[in-house]
Amino acid sequence: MKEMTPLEEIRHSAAHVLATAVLRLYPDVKLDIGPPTSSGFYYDFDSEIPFTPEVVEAIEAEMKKVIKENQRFEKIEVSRDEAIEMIKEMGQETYKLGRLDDIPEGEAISFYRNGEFSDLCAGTHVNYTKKIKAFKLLNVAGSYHRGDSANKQLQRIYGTAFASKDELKEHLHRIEEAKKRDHRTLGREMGLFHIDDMVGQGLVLWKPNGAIIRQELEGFISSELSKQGYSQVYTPHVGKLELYRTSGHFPYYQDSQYPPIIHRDCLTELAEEGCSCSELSNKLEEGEIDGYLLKPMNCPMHIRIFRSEQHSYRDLPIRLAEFGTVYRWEQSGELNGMTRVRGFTQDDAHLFIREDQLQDEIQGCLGLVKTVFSLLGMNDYRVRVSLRAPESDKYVGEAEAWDKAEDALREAVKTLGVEFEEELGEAAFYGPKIDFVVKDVIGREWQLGTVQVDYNLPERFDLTYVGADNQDHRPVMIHRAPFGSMERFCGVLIEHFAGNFPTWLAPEQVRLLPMNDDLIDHAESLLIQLKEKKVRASIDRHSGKLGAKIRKAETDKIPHMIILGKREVEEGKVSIRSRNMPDLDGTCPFEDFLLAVSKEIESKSLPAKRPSVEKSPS
RNA sequence: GCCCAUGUAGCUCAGUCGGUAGAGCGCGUCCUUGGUAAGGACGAGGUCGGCGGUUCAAAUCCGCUCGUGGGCUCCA
Repeated sequence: MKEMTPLEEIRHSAAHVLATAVLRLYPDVKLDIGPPTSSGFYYDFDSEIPFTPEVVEAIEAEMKKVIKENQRFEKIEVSRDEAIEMIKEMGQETYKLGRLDDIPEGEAISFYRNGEFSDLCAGTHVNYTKKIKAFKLLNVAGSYHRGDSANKQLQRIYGTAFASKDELKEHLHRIEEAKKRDHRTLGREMGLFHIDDMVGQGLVLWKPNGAIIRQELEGFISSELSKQGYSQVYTPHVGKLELYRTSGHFPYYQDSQYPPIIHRDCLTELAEEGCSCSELSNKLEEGEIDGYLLKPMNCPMHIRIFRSEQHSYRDLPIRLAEFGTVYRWEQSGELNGMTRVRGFTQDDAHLFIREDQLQDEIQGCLGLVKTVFSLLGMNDYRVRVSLRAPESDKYVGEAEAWDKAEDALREAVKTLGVEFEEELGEAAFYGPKIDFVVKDVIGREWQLGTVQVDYNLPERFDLTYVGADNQDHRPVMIHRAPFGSMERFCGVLIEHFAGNFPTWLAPEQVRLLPMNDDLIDHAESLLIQLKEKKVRASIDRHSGKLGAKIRKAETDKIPHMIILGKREVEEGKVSIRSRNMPDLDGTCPFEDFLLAVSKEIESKSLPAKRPSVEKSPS
C-alpha cells in the first residue's frame, strides 16, 4: 500500500469522520467505501433516506462534534476471521464483506478505529481528529457500487479538507473564480453560442461571434491541410443504413444513434401489416427494410469516396479531410455545454496509406496536433496512448496487425517530445489510438485531438490499391482530428483564454471610442480603413462618458481600443488602449496602429499579457 | 439512463405563513458632450418552464412532464 501524503491523510481521515457522523445520525446506513481524491474526499452510503441539503448540513455539524472530541485514530491488525466478525458486529456486511474479499490472501488486514467507529482500512490516517482543521461537505451525487450501473445506486457525499482554514478558503475561492471562466457562462455573455430547448438538447447554435471564432479556426486548419497534402471533401448528413451495416455501426451502436429514418410509405405498409415495434427493429437489423441514418461518423462516406476509383500504390497516401458534422445520441445526463453534445463537427480526416507509410503518416498527424496546441498556447495537456486490453475479445483484426499499429503509435509518440502514458483497454474496437486530453475549469478531462490506426474498416469495405506487383493490396487507414470537434474544442478554448482571445480569434478586434458625437464622423473614416484591412471593428456610439465606454469594452474583452478625442484628431493620431499588445498603449499615428494590428492578426500571435490563467482545482 | 439539486424579465437574483410579482445589470427615449473600468431622469419588458391536482385563492403545496447543474454509468 502506497504511503499517503499528509494532505491525503487529512482527507482520508475526514472521510472516516464523515462515516462516523452519518452512522451517529442514521445507524441503519450501510457503508461502502470512502477514499481521498485529488481534490478532497468522498464516502459512498446506502441510505434509505435521501441526503438532502438539510441532512448534509446536519451531518457536517455532527462531523464538527466528532472532530472536537479529538478522537484518536488507532490501527488494529486482525485476521480474516476476526475481520468478518468485526464487520458483522457493526452490521456492515452488505458491502464491507465484499471489500474484505478484495484483499488478497496473505496481505495484512487492518481496521482503523476512531471513537465508537471503526472501518476496514489500509490507512493511513492522522493521529487525532483535531488534525482535520478545515473541511467542507460540497455536494451529494449518485454512484453505482463498484462503478457498475447494474448494481445498486448509492449516495456519495463529496467534501474537501485542507491543513488550514486559509487553504480551504483559497480552494473554495478558486472554484468560484473558475466558474466565471466556464465556457457556458462566457459563451452567453460574449454571444458565442446558444443551446435552445426548442431546438433540442445538446444541439449547439453558433451565434455570430462564436461563428467567427470557428471560421478562423477552420480557416487555419484548412491552410495547414493544403500544406500537408490533404484533399477536402464534402459529404451529406445522412446515409443509408446499409452503409452503416457494412461499417458495423448499425445495429451494434444503436443506443448511441438517433433512430433511423424510414420512408413514410414503408411505415404505412408495416402499420397495415400490424407490424410491432420489435418486429420493425428486427427488420431494420436484418436489412429487410432500409432507411437512413443521421451520420454518426464520417469514415464510411470517406471510404466510399476512396472506393469510387482505382488507386495505384503511387497515389498513396490519399488524405481526405472534411469538417464533418455527426450526430450521436449521447445519454441525457452526459450532455454538457459545448463539451458533450449530440451534434458536432469533427475536423476529421481519413488517410488511406500503405503499411510502409504508417510511421511517417502518424508523425505527420501528430505534428499537426502539436502545431495547433502550441499556436494556441495550450501546453497543459496529457497524451494517452490507448492500447487494447490483452485478453479482451472486443477487438477486431489480427493480433499481428495490432502489434504493428501499436508499435507504430508508440514510436511516433516518442518523437513528440512530451510525456505520455499508455492505457490498456482504451483503444477503439478497430485499432489503437493516441489521444490528447485537456482539463476544463472544474478539472474534468476532455479528449480533444486523436490519431487512430485502423485495419478493420479497409477490410469491411474491401478496400484495395494496386501494388508494384500488379496485385491488389489492402490499405491501412488513419483516422485523425486535431481539434476533435469544433464544439468541444471551442468550449475548452473559451475556458483556456477565459474569453480573452488572441486578436486573430477575437470576434471584435478593435473598438473605436469617440469622446463625443462630433467625433463619430472621424471614427467612421477610421472604421472604413480598418475594414479595408479586414480588421473586425466597431464604433461605440453610446452617449455615456468615456470611462463607461472603456469599461464596456473591457468587459466585452475587446483586444484593442482606440480612444478618439479632439486632441488626437488635431494631431492626426489615435490613443490606444490595448489588452493583447501593451506595447501599443499610448498615442501613435493611426497608420502605425493599423500596421501593428494587421501584423498581429497575420502572425496569429498570442496575447502578450497572458490572462491570469488560474489552475483548475484539482 | 440513474441519484441529488434546480427552473421567477435578455442576464444575475429577491419574493416571509398560499392572498394576482420585485431589484440590479442590460435595453429604449430624453438630458448630459466628456480624457482611460459605471453621469442622470423616465420608460418598455414576466401566463413565475409546461400540464394537471388541492384550495375561495397557487410563483409558493402535491403529482406528472420538459429543461438545466453536479455526480455516476457511457463515449464506436
